[in-house]
Amino acid sequence: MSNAPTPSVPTMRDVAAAAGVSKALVSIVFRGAPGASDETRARVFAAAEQIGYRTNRTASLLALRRNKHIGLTMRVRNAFHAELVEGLQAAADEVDYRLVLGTVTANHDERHAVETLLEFRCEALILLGSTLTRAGLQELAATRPVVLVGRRVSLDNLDIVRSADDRGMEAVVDHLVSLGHRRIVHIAGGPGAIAADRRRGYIRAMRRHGLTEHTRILTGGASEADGWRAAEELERGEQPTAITAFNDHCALGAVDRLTRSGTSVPEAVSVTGYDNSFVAQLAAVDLTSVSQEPAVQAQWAIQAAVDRLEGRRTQPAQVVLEPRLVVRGSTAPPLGT
Amino acid sequence: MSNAPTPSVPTMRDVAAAAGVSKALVSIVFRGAPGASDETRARVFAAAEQIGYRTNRTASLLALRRNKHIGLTMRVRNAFHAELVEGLQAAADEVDYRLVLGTVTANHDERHAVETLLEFRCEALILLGSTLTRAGLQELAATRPVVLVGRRVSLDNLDIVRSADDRGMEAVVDHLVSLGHRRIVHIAGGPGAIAADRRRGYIRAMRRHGLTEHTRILTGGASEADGWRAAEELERGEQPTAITAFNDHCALGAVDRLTRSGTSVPEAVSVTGYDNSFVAQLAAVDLTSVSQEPAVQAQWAIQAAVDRLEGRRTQPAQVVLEPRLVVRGSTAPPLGT
DNA sequence: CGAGGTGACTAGACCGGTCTAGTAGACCGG
DNA sequence: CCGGTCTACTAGACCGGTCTAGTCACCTCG
Repeated sequence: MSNAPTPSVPTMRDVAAAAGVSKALVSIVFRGAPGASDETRARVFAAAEQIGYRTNRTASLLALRRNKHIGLTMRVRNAFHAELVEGLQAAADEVDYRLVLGTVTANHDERHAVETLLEFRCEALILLGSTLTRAGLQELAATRPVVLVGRRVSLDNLDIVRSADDRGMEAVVDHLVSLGHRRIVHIAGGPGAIAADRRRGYIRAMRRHGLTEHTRILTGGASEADGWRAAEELERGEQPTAITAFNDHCALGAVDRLTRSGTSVPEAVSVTGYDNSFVAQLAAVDLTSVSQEPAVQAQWAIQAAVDRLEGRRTQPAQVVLEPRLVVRGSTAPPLGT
Repeated sequence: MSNAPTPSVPTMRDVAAAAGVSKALVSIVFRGAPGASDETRARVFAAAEQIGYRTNRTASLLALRRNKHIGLTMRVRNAFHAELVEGLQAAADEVDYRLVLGTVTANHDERHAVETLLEFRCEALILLGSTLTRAGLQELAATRPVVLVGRRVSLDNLDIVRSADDRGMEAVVDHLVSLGHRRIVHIAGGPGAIAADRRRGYIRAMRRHGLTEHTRILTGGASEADGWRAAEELERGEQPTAITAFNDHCALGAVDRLTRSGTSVPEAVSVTGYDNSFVAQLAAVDLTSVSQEPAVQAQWAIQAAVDRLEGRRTQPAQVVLEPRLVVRGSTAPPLGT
């Protein structure tokens, strides 16, 4: 069986010899290309199995003149991005692509990260929550497939995957109203299309429920500190019975402030977040939130990039997912019901 | 200048032609290998610059019979791991290696993740907070370089990078004592070498300060829920003036519980975490903690793996870093001082 | 002056796949 | 019976680097 001194890993040549066919045929079989009989395929696979052959990706990529690298920019500190990456990684593995991470940090901005990814000759780019300018994106997308995750922008040469933020926030308001709330305020996320969408969803839902007069929007942001400040501001003026925050972090800051100043959640006031991040799920936090279905978004993003790369599509694609409300302990009926 | 219809990316052959030398010489120059005069090197680089040449990594790796992949297992939900990954990524780029991520999740355990990385033919493995058995590690390390980050284990065929957890916890106690605290309790992290080290550091420091009689250790864990439970237990019996928790998450859970039951931090009780994670740094949290210097650990881990791969070392290496205390607002002098 | 050494450089095999151009044989219709 | 088509298969060039085994000019020294 092993009379050859073969110390290294087996190659196609070895499989060919073992199966009594040519190297080219083994290649055909392993690529699933047409041009081999079923009988032969089985024999080749058996021989490969026998000697423990696995195709050498490097050699394959060289011959194909490709590298199957997908560049990915993300913020490490962003728990939602971390969750997306998990899904992206799995989806990329599935279709035999490699992810090259480009992390955006304080001293390494998005432009720089993208630059690095291009140095690596990434064939496509997936940008999580990009803040690049329209012009910058346009230019990038002219070179290679670009998929934007979680950002809305009207450009016709790139693909977009996001979830319907307006409808997500509407679902939150619907939930609160169904619990009996009427004085519901919104802590907004600042400028940016996503924050605008969530704000709009809030306004629309309030109107739909005939609560326009109770509509109240506070300046907030994406961080705990922003939520904290907004909650502080809330202490002046009429108290709401429920607060919808731009995201989980913001909600957490608000909860923190409220709790410390003696307002209990959810007894005195209900609070909701957005993103359904890890932190919202923690027992000690238990925050009602909205899931953006990161795994599904990841799946779509990879799909979009690969479809472009393999020429299965040339038209821009835009996928808008339906967000999912996740009810937890931070929301309850208002006092006196 | 461009009379050739060259539509594709330039190769070594093109550079060779442009510089009037052989392909082999260009290779020598780009690898920084000996065998070319300074004058020629300059000419080759100039020619390459001129035509925009970049070496094709795939071809290079094929010829070298390598892939320069380093496999990495991590927990996505772990903020400290996220921070480590950032550093690892940067360090790997620096030495021209690629990181292949294997995420450990609920339905994809560490064994499985490692399996996947091996499928990818990773040349070395870096395991963050591995929970594999000694036997499992031993077996893995017999095949290829393995670097353990943040786990202590006595095996002589792998490299270890960690920080001195005992001394980190000692620094915490020293800090609290210097503020005037004497009744200092510790919420432990459960079994495992790291938790044991931190516990030991606490005990040792307490003894050193002559506070052995105040030594008190509560059962805790690594999560918010664990900290919450421990704080709850604390409400029975004598109240301490300071609490040292196993890590930031655990500390957070404790703070949450304390605050909700009317005990203010840091006025009534000081609380410390460990890891100096993102969450500890948040304005709304502002937790005194201990940094494990993730960037430095990352640097060492990559170094260790690459040194092994490039044959610069065959003996096992163990790096123990000095942790760094980060004082924030969750610690203050005890009441009545 | 010739043997031997050294530094600069080159031709061409090689890494392990993919793929084009081609062969051999089976089948088929006229 | 013969040209044409189809299927199964193969030889060998090729991808873009690395590297071995050279060649050649020049220097050194007995």
